[in-house]
Amino acid sequence: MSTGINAVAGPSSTTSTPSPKIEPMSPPIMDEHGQAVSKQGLSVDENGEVIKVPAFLNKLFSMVSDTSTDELIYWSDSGDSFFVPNHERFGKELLPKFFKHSNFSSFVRQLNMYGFHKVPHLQSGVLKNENPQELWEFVNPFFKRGQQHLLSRVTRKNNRPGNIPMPTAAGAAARVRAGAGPFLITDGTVEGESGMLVGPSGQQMLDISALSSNIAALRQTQASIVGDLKALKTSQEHLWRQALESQERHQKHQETIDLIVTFLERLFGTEGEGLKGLKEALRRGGIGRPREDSTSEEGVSKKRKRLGVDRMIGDGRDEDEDRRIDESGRIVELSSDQQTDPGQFSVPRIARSRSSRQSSNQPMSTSVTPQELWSSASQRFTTLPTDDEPSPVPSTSTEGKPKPTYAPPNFDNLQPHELNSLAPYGQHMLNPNNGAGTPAPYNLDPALLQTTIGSLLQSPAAAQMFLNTLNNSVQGQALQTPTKAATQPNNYSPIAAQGEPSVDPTLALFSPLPNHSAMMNDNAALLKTYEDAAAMGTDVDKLQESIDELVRSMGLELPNGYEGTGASADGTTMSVGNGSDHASGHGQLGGEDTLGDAGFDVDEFLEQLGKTDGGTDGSGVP
Amino acid sequence: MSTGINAVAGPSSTTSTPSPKIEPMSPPIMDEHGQAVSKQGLSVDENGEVIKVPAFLNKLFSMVSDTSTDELIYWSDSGDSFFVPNHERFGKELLPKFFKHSNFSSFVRQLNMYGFHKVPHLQSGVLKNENPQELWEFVNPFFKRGQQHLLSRVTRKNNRPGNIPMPTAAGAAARVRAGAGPFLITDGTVEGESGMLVGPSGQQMLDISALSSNIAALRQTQASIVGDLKALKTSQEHLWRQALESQERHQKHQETIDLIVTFLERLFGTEGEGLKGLKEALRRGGIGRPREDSTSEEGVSKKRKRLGVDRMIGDGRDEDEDRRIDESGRIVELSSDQQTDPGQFSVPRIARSRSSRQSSNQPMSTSVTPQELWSSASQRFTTLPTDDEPSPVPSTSTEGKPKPTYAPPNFDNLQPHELNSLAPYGQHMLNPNNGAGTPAPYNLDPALLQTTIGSLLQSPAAAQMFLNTLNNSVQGQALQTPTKAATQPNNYSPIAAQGEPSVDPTLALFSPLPNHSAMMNDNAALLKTYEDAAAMGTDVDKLQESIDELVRSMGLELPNGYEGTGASADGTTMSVGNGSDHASGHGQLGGEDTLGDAGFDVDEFLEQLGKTDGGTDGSGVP
DNA sequence: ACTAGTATTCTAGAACG
DNA sequence: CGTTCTAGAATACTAGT
Repeated sequence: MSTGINAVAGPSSTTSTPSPKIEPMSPPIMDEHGQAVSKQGLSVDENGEVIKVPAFLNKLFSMVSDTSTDELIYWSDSGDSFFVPNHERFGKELLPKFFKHSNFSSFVRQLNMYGFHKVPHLQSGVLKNENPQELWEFVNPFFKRGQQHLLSRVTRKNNRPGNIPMPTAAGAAARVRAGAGPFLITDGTVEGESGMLVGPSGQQMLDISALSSNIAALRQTQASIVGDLKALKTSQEHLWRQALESQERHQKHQETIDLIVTFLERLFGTEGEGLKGLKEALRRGGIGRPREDSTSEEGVSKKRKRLGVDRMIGDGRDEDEDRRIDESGRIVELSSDQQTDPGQFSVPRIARSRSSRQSSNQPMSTSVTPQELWSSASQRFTTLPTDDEPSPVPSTSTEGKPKPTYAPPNFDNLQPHELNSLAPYGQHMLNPNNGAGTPAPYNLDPALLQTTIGSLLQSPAAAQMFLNTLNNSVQGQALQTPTKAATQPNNYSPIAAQGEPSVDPTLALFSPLPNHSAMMNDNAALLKTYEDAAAMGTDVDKLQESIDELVRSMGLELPNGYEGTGASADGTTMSVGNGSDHASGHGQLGGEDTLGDAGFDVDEFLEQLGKTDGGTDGSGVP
Repeated sequence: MSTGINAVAGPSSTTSTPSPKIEPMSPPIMDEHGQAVSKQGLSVDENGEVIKVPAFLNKLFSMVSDTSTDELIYWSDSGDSFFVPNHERFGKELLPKFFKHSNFSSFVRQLNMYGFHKVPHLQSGVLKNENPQELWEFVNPFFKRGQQHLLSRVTRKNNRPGNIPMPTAAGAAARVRAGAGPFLITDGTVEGESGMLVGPSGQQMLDISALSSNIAALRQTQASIVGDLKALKTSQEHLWRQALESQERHQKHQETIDLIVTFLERLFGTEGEGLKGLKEALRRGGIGRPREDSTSEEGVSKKRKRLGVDRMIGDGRDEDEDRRIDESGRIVELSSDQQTDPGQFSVPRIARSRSSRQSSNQPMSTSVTPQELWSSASQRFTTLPTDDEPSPVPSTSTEGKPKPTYAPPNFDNLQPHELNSLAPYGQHMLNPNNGAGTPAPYNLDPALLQTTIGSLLQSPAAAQMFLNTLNNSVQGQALQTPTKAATQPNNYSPIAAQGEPSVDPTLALFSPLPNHSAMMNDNAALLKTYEDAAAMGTDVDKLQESIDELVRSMGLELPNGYEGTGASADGTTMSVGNGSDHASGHGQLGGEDTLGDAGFDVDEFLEQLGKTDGGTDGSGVP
């Protein structure tokens, strides 16, 4: 043994080719776990036994890990697999440095021999770009970045000379895999060296093998789902937060506008008729902008005749009643738009934390708050709000500061665009022809108006004059400040209704926005999904147990490493033995995102979900 | 048969790729022996019988015979074999013109399938030139230059019909050898030629039962998950939409408010203390905060003195004051939170397009773009945006109207929040000096004013005009209208300005609100999850199959009511008759959608997703 | 040298579309 | 029948003793 061990990393010794770029990575490669990895080509297993790791594996590991060759072969982000972006170049440039050949296919054969599987890549389905973008990815449950010690677990499929050329077991497993999802990893262990699943009949073997690999597949899928859900959860939270903010902001705006209007009213006298128009326009959402807000209008927008606004203004002038109607009408329209929307979002809005009650954390009491929901959802998810895990309830304020959860709107957010968004608007205004350009039915000289206004704006005195005139001209009756005076109109949202001190109803009208129920639904859905996933964990466990029992009862020995399927990437073993069902215990999913997607161990998984990140394997879901 | 015969020579019909160089050789190919070679794809054997020649052979023959491609593939001197001097180029340049792929290995597989053999090349034995000069040569006794008629003699090695179709009981039994391998369990109980572990013990039965019930549980859970995900998806969409709407609305408000403020400023002159107060008050109330970046502001904001207007407002509306201030501080925090936030999940795998070589397509290399993500995620879900399946990027419009989706560039990382601090909003607008700010008092003729106002109040249109003009004046200098503004001729009213698809990509840039990338990620995540679920369906099916096989091979009777052949995942129900414990009782499908709680049909599911591709498994499908 | 595990090459099996 | 991924099989190589 002293002599012969191939240099682990580096061009094969036989190849005289000097390796310009690639240097043996003796230094670089380290066992992260501090496990005994004596030296290249050797590894020490749990029992302290020295195990020879086939040269191929070491070479492969070296190649993949060597960052200088990342152009040709590199680890996946998760570290669970590796990529070969260009097999041709890889074959021609890198292979010969490590092997005696330069055939990619030979390389692949070896990979398969060692239980690696290709991960199918679906070529981005859409455009078939000129460049088919080949990308080979291979995965093996025991081949992970930084886990060199796992290499000893990667076994080569031997052609058991003495063994029956059973095209079964392995084949079966493989076959099964084919059908499974993209990431299924055949258990490298099952068909491992010594203790095969040698059954009394090949058939049994096949079956068991298939079963276990199926289970592995299930686990994998499950893990994947959990990861996805997590991601979903996270983004859901974001959405949530945004919605809340948005709503808040919206409300503020609403209030502001109302405020302004009120102010103006007071300023000009309550009954300024002309003001009505302005007010309306303002309320509409921008003097310059069509109130029609985007959503429903678009189709019509083009042909939108100024009627809408004009008329409104005009109407307002005519009758008071209308005005009211007007306003509410407007609102209605708006909301109706919303309703038109695929349903939901009626208004269950968040009660704005207007009330002082903030005392308790519950921002919005009566109704199920997102937080509540969430927390319930995460129940067993032990410690939820962890450092990296965003608190389920996107409290607006991350800080511990006990603030009213609904942090106020930050208007900062809106800034960036103005330029863009105003663009069309601005143009308008700049366009001299705007007003005049249109066939003006009324006789108002645009130029005149311009001048007038110009003056107006230039001189305080003029302004005063203007105001006075305006005042005189207009004789309206008192106008109530629309704002809070209004009565509670609707409450589609029972939730909101019951809850908080009444929020300005008008506001409610205006903000058909984020509706709680929908969000809650989301969260509920999420929760449920999580539970499901957890339950599935249980299922799998049970299944595993069943199978184990079956195997035992059949008098078969548990194949070596049978249980393995990734069972112990980090040493933990699956305790399949006991007949007990830890069923109830599971079900926590939790908050970590460190789930690796390769060899997936249910127990481990559950643990992780539980909270403690047992995962040493750096394969976190990225 | 009439339909299907592929053109003999020339690119495969399926390949739409025009073949620049290679022209069908219909004319060139002639049977030298004058034998009847009716036409492409057909050949007549000695007995005058018409024989179909597999497309592969014809294509191969064409390729080899075409002298224009001799660079890539050509006949040997003797005409008994052919060479491929450079399989890389051959694969990349020629294969795709004839086949649906460009993998040399697939080509080789076909060759082997048709009985071609590679002729080993001894590489001139001596110098191992830098360039190993690969040279692949294949031979087939019936594949000779000019002897197209011989093609019919080249037979494809078929899967022996009568042979091992299934590794099932029968096959397995047959395969079982008496003197099995090393690990044969000889210790009684088991093994008969029937090869079954017939457990009279009943234990087996139990196990099987447990297995099946477990599987049932799995299925149930799975179905449940799918349902949940669907629900999630739906609500996610809603959220999305709302967020967008909200955003727009918000923006409009913002503009409105700014406009008002500006107006007032001008109206009262910039100096007006009262105005300042108002402004501040307004701002605080939720009007855009001073664009100055929030940060610097907040401290100051506190010490604002409330003056004139402020007070006035206060009168009008009592309550809120304190609160506002309070909150304003918070806002800031909020935004920072966002940034701090663990960001949306990083996306799962997907190869990062690391290599540089990817010369062409890779849009944005290093980082995973949403698009990429999406596309990869959607792998097999070829046609994504379908009727019920919202396009990954939900358009703002609720309607089906095709608007410009946000296909836009990578806003990914562009956290809207971050931008917030920049770009002072409404800076110009608020800037008193902006407009015609110079102190150039006009002379305002009272009469004129009177008239003007009169008109104003008389006509809605006039009012509108007034507003426009006002805006115009206020606005001061021109704001560049970006893109469409220029083209938009009409604009009778500023309102209409928006005209276009309400959603302007530009919005995306600043949208403080819904974070697009996050959403995209959401969707990607969702999609992936769906896939997982689907995969799991497959897994379960396979598992079921395995178990079925096991059961059969064991010669056990199917446990009570155990019928499930996983094979028919679709229609069949998994009626696990036994009173199995559905473990955690979780599994109720939340009365969701159309998913039956029984077996989950992957295909169906996928269809529902809007996808036609029924592929149950993702294995390589271009 | 003999043996056993490994490497490389060529061909075949299976699954799936 | 075609394409893909994986396995079988033959042969060659290498190390250990």
